Amino acid sequence: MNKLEHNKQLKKEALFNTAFELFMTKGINKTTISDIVQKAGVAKGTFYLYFSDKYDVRNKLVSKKAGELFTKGYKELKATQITGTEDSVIYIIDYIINELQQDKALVTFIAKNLSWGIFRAALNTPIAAEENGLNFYDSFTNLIEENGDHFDNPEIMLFTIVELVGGTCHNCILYHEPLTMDEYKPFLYDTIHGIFQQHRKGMSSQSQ
Amino acid sequence: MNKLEHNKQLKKEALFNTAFELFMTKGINKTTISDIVQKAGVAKGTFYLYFSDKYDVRNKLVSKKAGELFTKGYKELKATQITGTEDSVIYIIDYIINELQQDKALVTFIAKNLSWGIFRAALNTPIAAEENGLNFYDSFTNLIEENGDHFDNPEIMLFTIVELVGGTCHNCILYHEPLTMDEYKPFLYDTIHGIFQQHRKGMSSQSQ
Amino acid sequence: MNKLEHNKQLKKEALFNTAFELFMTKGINKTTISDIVQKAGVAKGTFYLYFSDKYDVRNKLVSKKAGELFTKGYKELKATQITGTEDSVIYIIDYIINELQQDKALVTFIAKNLSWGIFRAALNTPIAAEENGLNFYDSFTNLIEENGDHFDNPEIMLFTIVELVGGTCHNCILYHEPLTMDEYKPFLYDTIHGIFQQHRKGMSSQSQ
Amino acid sequence: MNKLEHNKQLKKEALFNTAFELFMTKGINKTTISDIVQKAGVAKGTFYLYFSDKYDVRNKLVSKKAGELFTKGYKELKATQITGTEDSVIYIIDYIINELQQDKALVTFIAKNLSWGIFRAALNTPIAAEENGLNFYDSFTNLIEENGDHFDNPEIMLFTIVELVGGTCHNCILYHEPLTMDEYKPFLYDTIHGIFQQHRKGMSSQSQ
DNA sequence: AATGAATGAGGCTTCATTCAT
DNA sequence: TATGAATGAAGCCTCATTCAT
Repeated sequence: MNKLEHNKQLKKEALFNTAFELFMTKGINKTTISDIVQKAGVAKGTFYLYFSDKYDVRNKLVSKKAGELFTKGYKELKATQITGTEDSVIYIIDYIINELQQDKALVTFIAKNLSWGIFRAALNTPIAAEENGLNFYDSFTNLIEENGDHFDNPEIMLFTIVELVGGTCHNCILYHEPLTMDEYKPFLYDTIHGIFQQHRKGMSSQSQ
Repeated sequence: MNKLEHNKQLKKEALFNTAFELFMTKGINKTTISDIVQKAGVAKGTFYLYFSDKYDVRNKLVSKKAGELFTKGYKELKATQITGTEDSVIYIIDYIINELQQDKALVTFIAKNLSWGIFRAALNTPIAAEENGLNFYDSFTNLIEENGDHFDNPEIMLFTIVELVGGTCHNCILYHEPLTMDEYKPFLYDTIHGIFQQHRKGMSSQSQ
Repeated sequence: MNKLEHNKQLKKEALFNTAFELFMTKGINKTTISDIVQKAGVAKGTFYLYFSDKYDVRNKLVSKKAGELFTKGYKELKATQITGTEDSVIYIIDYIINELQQDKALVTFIAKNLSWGIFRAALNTPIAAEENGLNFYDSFTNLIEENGDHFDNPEIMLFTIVELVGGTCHNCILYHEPLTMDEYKPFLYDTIHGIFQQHRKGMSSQSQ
Repeated sequence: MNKLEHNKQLKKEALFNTAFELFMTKGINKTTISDIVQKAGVAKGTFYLYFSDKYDVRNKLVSKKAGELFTKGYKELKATQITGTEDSVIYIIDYIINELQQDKALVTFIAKNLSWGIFRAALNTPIAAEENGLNFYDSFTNLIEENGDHFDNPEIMLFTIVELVGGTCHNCILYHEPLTMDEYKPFLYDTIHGIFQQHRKGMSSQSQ
């Protein structure tokens, strides 16, 4: 029973991981369900016991992978002495960018499939078991409070930053256009500082 | 002769326009070449006389449509009294956003397929015949000069703005997440002003 | 289980036989995979479960059909009193020629697609289940030994005979050119006797 | 006019030669009419002014190429001191085999498409302009007479030799199966001598 | 729960042939 | 004569999905 339950989980995991691997190497469009089950070593029908189709797998993967990046970045941050909301956020961003630079396929995968909706789901994913179900968004809020900061619209600020980072990184990492990621970083972080400034000043007064 | 050449052009146009229409309504993945030729009223083989496959059509369309948006925005700007680099740029962005709000399919189409590479091609497309081959990037440079402005890295500034606008609009227009486009606009334009400031101050000193 | 496996075999057989029938009547070039599956009463995809393309079927068929001819000829021989290597070989050849005269399509099919490589594969095919896996080439060797014959290069002799018979029969049976099969037979068999003589004398001495 | 006529001939020649080149390199099945006209530098419609389809070109080519081989072999023979029917025939065969060994594509092309019918047409082609329209078959007959030889059925003898050589060479040159061409030559020529013997003795008595 | 043989709709692409110029 | 754009039938092959075991 336990073993059975365990076996079930194993198959699902195998499908999940194999799908990710193939999505990374061949792209989603060119990855077939046959490819996935064959590489995972399960029967075709089994796929349909766990997923409805390959886009189902994709969505779950995007969310998971984006969440993992944040989790890792957050853990790294905690291992440093860094304080201050801006520095912390930039530290995490920098960490994620460095990770992505080493995995171009992941950039495409996330960039092409990450909507703010899925993204927010990722932000709400518990960061790690040992953190008592703390998620990234909560920790972001904590960070602000700990540092005595105040932003009128922290979510909008985050949204702005995330979209800016996402779009620019995609181009710089994949195409080195208009400049390489390393060349662009100083400009990017400067722009992010500017966005923090903007939201500290309080946009709410003029937003209506 | 002339007639023959003209007829050829007509067929190509028909395919081009029909493909766009179908990409908008059904999406690229679900649009087949059969769909395109049938709706365009030409034979299947004719498609292959002008395009290598549907992705070929897509790339040409993305570039063309993005270029058209800028051209239209630029023309509208010229019909106003607006001066000043920032105001002009924001006017064009606002114009484009308004256009896109009325054509959600176009948002998806452009957002999913626009890399900075294709984008720059669009920027280099002549704005309009009557403007003597002036393209958007030139006119942007002119604008800066006319207003006695100076930016150390105008292209990087533009890149930053374009990616920011692209990513945020995509979410706001399509998903109203985390807020609607109209709600987000003030924040967006404020951020853009910030980016102008940043580049006016001169980032080049710290960019190495 | 058994039933499943059996069903699988049935489908494959159906495809195999149908393909042969169509190759015979329409020729390979004009036989389409659609034709085959339709006539065999299976789905198109099923074809690809068992064969990679129609040339795959062809190769397997040529080998099989050539093997069958030899097997039948050999069995007929065993039912006679004939002894002697030459007489036995000529008996089998005569039997095969008579068969082929009644199936011109088979002549074309085999003649156009039979290389010595495929042919040798056919010769190595077990003649019949009840013969304990004896194949034609073995039985040819046995025949020689039983009759106390000796040939320095039996394989080369066989090769020469087979190519001679193949080429001449093809023309005589299909085109009656330069004479009919029946007219040519005496010449052919005389030539074959000559080839036996040649190899009995021992060519190996002069072959270098 | 003359020029026009000449131009016409040029186009036809271009198509003819280009087709041959492509048949050799890509095979007939994979050579399209588009390929031919494109490489020949003429319009598609022009092809149909001179040939009915690609098989029309093929037949004309096979006959021409086979004829050329004989013509060249015959000319070479004339440049030697060789006399005697057998030696002469074997000289020509040896010459042709050597030529074919250097052009494997030509082996396939001729072997797959040469029926005795087309072949005889080739044999009847005038050997060379300067020989007063003498063709190979005539010269073969002359050869026999000059040497005071007598064969009851010279055509059948030639047929037997041609088919034997054709089939065996095909395998030996292309697949080196069951041995290489050079290894097989002594056996082949010995067999040919045997065939001459057979027909010298007079088969006619037993052929009815 | 797991299998994997079978399905067949539907996509892509090629290419011989025509015909108006 | 020569052209080459246009045709559209026809072939190949894939692959998501089902279902009997």
